[in-house]
Amino acid sequence: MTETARFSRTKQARRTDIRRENERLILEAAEKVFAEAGFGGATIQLIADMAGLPKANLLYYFPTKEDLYRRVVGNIFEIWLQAAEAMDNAPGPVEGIGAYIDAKMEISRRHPHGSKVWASEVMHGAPVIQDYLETTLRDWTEGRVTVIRRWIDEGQMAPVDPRHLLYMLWATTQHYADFGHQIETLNAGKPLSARQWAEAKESVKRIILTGIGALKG
Amino acid sequence: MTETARFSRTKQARRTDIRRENERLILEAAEKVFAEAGFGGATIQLIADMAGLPKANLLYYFPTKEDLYRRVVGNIFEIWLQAAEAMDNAPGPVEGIGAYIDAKMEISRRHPHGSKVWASEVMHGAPVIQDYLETTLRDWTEGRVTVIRRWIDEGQMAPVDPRHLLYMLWATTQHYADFGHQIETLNAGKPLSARQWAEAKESVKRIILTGIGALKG
Amino acid sequence: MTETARFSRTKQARRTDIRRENERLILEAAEKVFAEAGFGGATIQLIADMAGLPKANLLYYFPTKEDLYRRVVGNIFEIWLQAAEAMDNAPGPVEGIGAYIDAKMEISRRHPHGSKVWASEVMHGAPVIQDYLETTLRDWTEGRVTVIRRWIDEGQMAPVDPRHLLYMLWATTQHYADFGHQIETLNAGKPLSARQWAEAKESVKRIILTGIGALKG
Amino acid sequence: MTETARFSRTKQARRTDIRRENERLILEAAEKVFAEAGFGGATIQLIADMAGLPKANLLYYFPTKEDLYRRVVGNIFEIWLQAAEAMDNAPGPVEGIGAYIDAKMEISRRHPHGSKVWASEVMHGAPVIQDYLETTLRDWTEGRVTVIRRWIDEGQMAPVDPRHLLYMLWATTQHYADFGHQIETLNAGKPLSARQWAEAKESVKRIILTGIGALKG
DNA sequence: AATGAATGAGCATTCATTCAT
DNA sequence: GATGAATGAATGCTCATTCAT
Repeated sequence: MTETARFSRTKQARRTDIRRENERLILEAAEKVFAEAGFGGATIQLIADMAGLPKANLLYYFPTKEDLYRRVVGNIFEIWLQAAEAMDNAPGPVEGIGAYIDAKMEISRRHPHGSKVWASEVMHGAPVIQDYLETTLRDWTEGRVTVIRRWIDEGQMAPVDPRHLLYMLWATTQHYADFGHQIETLNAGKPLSARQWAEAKESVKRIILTGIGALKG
Repeated sequence: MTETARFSRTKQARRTDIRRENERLILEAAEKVFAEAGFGGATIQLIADMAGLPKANLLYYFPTKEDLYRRVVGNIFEIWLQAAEAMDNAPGPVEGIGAYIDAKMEISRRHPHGSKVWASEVMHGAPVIQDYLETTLRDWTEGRVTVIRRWIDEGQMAPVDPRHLLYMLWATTQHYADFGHQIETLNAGKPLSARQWAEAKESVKRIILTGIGALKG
Repeated sequence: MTETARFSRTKQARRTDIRRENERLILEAAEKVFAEAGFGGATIQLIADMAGLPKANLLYYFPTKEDLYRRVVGNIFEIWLQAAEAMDNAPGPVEGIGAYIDAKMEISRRHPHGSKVWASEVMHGAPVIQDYLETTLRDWTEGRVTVIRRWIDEGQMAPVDPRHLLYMLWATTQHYADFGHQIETLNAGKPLSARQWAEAKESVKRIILTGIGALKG
Repeated sequence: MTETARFSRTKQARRTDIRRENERLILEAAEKVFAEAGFGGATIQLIADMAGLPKANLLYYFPTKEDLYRRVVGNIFEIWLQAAEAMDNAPGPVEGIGAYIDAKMEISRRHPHGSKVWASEVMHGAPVIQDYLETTLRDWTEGRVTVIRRWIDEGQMAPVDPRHLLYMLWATTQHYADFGHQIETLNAGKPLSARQWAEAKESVKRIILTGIGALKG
């Protein structure tokens, strides 16, 4: 490797670093703004201000508002899918569903904005992620339905409808992110403490796992 | 009463009728548009078109976009509160919570747009209904917490955290409205049938009531 | 007719007047700006300023820049077609072509902006009026070719190629509009006087009519 | 001369070559883009893409869009002036004007883009080449007027106004470039063939030379 | 009461140009 | 010398709201 080449590689690397860092700043700001104002109510100016970049620079990284939004929604979907793996390879519902609830609750806690963007996207008819819903999500759901059916057949849980159970899992865990403001207001205006988050997790797990007959109350 | 007065009263009445009818048309259209596009994405023109009125006429009834939005959100809150009454005066959780779930599921089915507007409002930090949350909703919640605590004390159900139980009730029932599009997509693209709605209700009730030890699995 | 109806008709009429007047103002300004700056270089703001209207009002009349441009180009085409009628029903080339040259020269004098917009449009590949070229203009051209052929057959003029003759007529007459600025510069910086316009017409007519053997030099 | 110096000279030469080649590529692309979109509609990005160079590199050679445009217009003016020489030193109008028409028609055929850029520049009021018009072009024109007057005095042609004759020559020959798209459309959508170009030249020459009494019809 | 016309304030996006290496 | 990155200054267009009748 020549000196020139080495220098060149360094320059390239530095550029990549800057790009990555700026993209991170933008995506973080965008997630927040899209969550708080919706797609239509969000403005590129606001996102740029929050990221500390000129508007035109933001548009240099993400050519259109929609491109940026797509990336934000895509990121959440990724995180969401990773959590889904918690359910696989578990011997039974207590471990599988328990771990899934834990993972989803943790996402609600760590990525409340992302969850809201996802909720908003679905509520508006999923204009951007309809294909995800019809492919990845549908496949994943069917896979999980099979697993749950097996647990039922094995007598590890009561014969509940697997789909409605999944909806309940999604609804309950995401509620802590999507309706976080309402929960906070009912919690004397304060965010849930670590202890309260732990209680929430336990409550959800106990009620659902007991409810499906996997835990003996 | 003179002829003129009588005629005048009649005209007055006709005017009131027209006003009421137009307001109904507008609110109906607005609920749909706000639900589908969010506050920021909704346009007065679109609402007016859907209501079949000129834009300027709509603004004659509701002077600003925010005024209209307030009324829409207020309407949903009303409906939501009525359903809450189902929980009162019940001898125990099976009847009380069961009836509440039934009522909330029915609202999700009959007023999916309203539920979405409510969700959207809360997700955006409740700029318009913050006072409702801090007064009416907080009071109602505390009342219900008391009722649930009594049932627990009476041994009618397991000692679950009443607040987390309420969140689960809200989350689960509203999910069928707010995430209706996702559910429909996972249901082969078709809306839930009457039978599927019934199954949903039963699933939710059985799991939760069993989960809190009110029903013996 | 009732008073109400009459009043209503009057109001309607007044509105129509305002609309017509504003459209006229806008189209006049637009023709000038499009001619002087081209489609890409023209700005709605400039046109609006020149018409003495707020930009948003202009866009109320013509929803897009392209719509406005289309109308401007369409107007010129109309005028151009009317002049073409001068050539019909003439007993021979001296009267027919002579009248056509007179008409086209007069258009160059009265509507120099329009001619430039047309020229610019054609130079840019006729993105907007390609259909006109392929239908109306093609048909008109073929009709005139037939007429010229007949005059040739009747011995009223020399056997020149009718198409190239038409191109020469268009080129020569429109040049006085399209290259008016160059002509003015070569005319000591002053616009052509009425006398000079008359000389131009006569020169063009004499050279062409003599050139095709219709006039005996 | 040291080794270093010799090496340096070679490197210098190579640089010059690259510079010349890149400038050529840019000017060629710019001529096309300016012709097709006008100054306002042209974008540096498009020119750079067409030249196969990064935008920033193009601006390294031509610091501003206007600089580049100036060079393009200047080039055309050069070509245009060269053709003008065809008219000098001819014994009479048949040779002089005939050769001029041939030369200008050939330019229209070989450099249609350049002709359009020139036309566009003049139509927009010659913001860039006004000084050329007032010096070089005015002088050249007066020289040619003198020549034509002499031919008239010598009885070699009819007493036509020399200026209007020149305008006709310019108009007619440049029309084949500037309105090439229209001509192509009227030619069944196909570019003029070599034969048709020859016919065009002959038609123009015969009509004009006959028209001014230089050729006996 | 009702509504066509009008408009100020913004918005997403474009683009020539500058910066930094 | 060459070029990715960055940006100020528009630009076309939208939209809630106001005006005038």
